[in-house]
Amino acid sequence: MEKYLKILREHGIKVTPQRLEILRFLDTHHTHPTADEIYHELRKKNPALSKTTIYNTIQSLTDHGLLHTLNFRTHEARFDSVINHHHHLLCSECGKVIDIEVECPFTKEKIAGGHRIDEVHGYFRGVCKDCLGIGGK
Amino acid sequence: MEKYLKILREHGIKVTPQRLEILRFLDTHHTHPTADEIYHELRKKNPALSKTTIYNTIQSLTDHGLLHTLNFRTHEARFDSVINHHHHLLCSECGKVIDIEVECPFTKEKIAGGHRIDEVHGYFRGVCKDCLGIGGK
DNA sequence: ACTCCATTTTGTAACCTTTACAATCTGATA
DNA sequence: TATCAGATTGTAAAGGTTACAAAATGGAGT
Repeated sequence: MEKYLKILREHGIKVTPQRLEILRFLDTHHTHPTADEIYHELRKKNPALSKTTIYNTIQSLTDHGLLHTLNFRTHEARFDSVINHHHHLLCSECGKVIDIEVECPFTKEKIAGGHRIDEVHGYFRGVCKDCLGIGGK
Repeated sequence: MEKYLKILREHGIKVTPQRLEILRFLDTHHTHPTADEIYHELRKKNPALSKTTIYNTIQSLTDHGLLHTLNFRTHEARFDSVINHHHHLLCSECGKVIDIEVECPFTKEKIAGGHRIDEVHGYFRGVCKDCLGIGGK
């Protein structure tokens, strides 16, 4: 509680119970949830929660650099509160999104082909370690 | 004309005027268009064209490995018929999507962190060369 | 603690891209 | 040329996100 309250205050975001819960959920569940998943999970404890609040808070956290959006599929945004740089793997077997800590040369380059690079997003598709271990080879 | 007819036949895709036009458009416009952009452009010459045909053809070309989908923003798929590997830059000034030919280490690795990598997608956000030249520094 | 006000939350409806579906049409083969 | 599986079309539905207005609430100042 204290931790998330501090984060919001440090970024000049007005503190509300909804924002605290959303921030806590994102920080304790690194599953790259969709807005809908966050909504349904938090609604268990707060049935009055509105989906608009989810989106508003996501926007607010994003504006303050506390949240990244992952667009794997066209209709489905996923959110990631781990803001240090890493790539992501979408497992085609289990559908999970998995963090991959990598040495990517582009995170250090600021220019590529004459263009200025501000953000680097690496998305992989494949099969995760767990799914490889169970059925595959 | 001959070129696109040949491509379709080689991939066992039934040849129709709509598919030929869509394939030609994608091959001659490397602007990473949305489905809507393809639709409105081709409708100028064929007012009877249906948007469903655009999506059906996109699906068909994708299934045969002739087309890649780019998901920069939620709700906005862009399509790329250049299937050799390259990364993309979304310019935050002009909004254009620009191809970046890069030496990416992950295109050669098949395993990362124990996970199997099948596809690599590199998305950058930044400011393109042209926009840097005009206003920026 | 109380008041006030800007901000936030809520609920509903609108928005937009994509998909589903059924009827019509058409390309390729015989 | 006849046939039929597959393609195209138009409409409607689906699904995630956004817009909006009314009600509520957090935080500063008293």
